[in-house]
Amino acid sequence: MIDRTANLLGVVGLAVADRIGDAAHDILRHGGETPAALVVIGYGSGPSNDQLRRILGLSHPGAVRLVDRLVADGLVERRTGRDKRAIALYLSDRGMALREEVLKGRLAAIRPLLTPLTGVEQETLAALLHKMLSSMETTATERRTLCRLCDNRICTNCPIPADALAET
Amino acid sequence: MIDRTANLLGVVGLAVADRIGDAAHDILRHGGETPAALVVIGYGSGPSNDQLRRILGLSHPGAVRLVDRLVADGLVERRTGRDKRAIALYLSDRGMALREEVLKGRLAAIRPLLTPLTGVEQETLAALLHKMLSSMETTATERRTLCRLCDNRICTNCPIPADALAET
DNA sequence: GCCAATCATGTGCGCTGCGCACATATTGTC
DNA sequence: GACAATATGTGCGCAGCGCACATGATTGGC
Repeated sequence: MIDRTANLLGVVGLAVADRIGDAAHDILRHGGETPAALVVIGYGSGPSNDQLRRILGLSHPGAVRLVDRLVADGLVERRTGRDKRAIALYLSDRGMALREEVLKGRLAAIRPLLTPLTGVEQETLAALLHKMLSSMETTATERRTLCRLCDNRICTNCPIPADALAET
Repeated sequence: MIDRTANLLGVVGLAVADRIGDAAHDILRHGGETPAALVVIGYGSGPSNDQLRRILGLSHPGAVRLVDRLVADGLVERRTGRDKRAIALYLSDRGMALREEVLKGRLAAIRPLLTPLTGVEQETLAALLHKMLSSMETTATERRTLCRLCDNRICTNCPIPADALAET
């Protein structure tokens, strides 16, 4: 019986991920972890390459090339970090604007799936999802990974509050 | 308020898709739409390249190369379809076995997310997901796309019953 | 019956996104 | 001051996929 629920969740999860990915790609003209990188960097804490890499679940060179693409597009700047070896990543104005579009596009992509539900049903669903997320045993980095596309202005009462920057 | 629910659904959807993708990749050593192709072909109706392509949302050459990989791995056979121009795709015994592993791995990847919920909560969640899916306006092909990783032995009372083979 | 339009598959070529192995520069440790 | 640890960047290659094109099979119009 749990497996019937799991199967349904698999379908909806796949549908959600497909729609988010399509929407982000239409906006950024890049796929993979690129939209997530834009969101993560956009929090403004000036993450290093290595911190970004861990949150996105990429190899180190993969993150370097990803940032290369964002810099080439004029969306991200590499500034010097506190160490002279480390860098600090920040969004340009255009990067900020595109990040907004990505976040809006993500919500717009998911919203149609929820409109068939009544307000009460939406509340019930939110409570169940909240419980599922808050029950997960996660490290700080894993939380950042889960929330790598979140709009933190929308996510009030976040079930898995992550530190401003995952330390691991 | 709907957007808070949408954001939570986005997180869970992303988590579900990540876990499914990782599990399938560990088993097949291939990513992208390859696991879905194995599941779709495994229904045994002998789909053509073109039918497969539409269900997976790939370009025609993309589907050809995908099948090339599966044939090279000994998982899929290309047989002659009813037309001499069309082909009919079938799984080999190894392909069937790996398909089973993919389906089991998918459910195993999702299940941990549900275990924090009580039985009643799982039923409630299933009912909400069911309503969301059954309310979607979809063509036959879109239904096949949504269910491209489903285990149809588990999915009793399917909210979006698709024909044996999408016709479009 | 024949030819054009259509259908279905396959190929050449290149791109995006990514990982492995390696190189380089900076920092902390003793 | 020597040396491990840290952090970034590079050469190289691979997986997955799309565009443009080519080829063979089928159907419809006349």
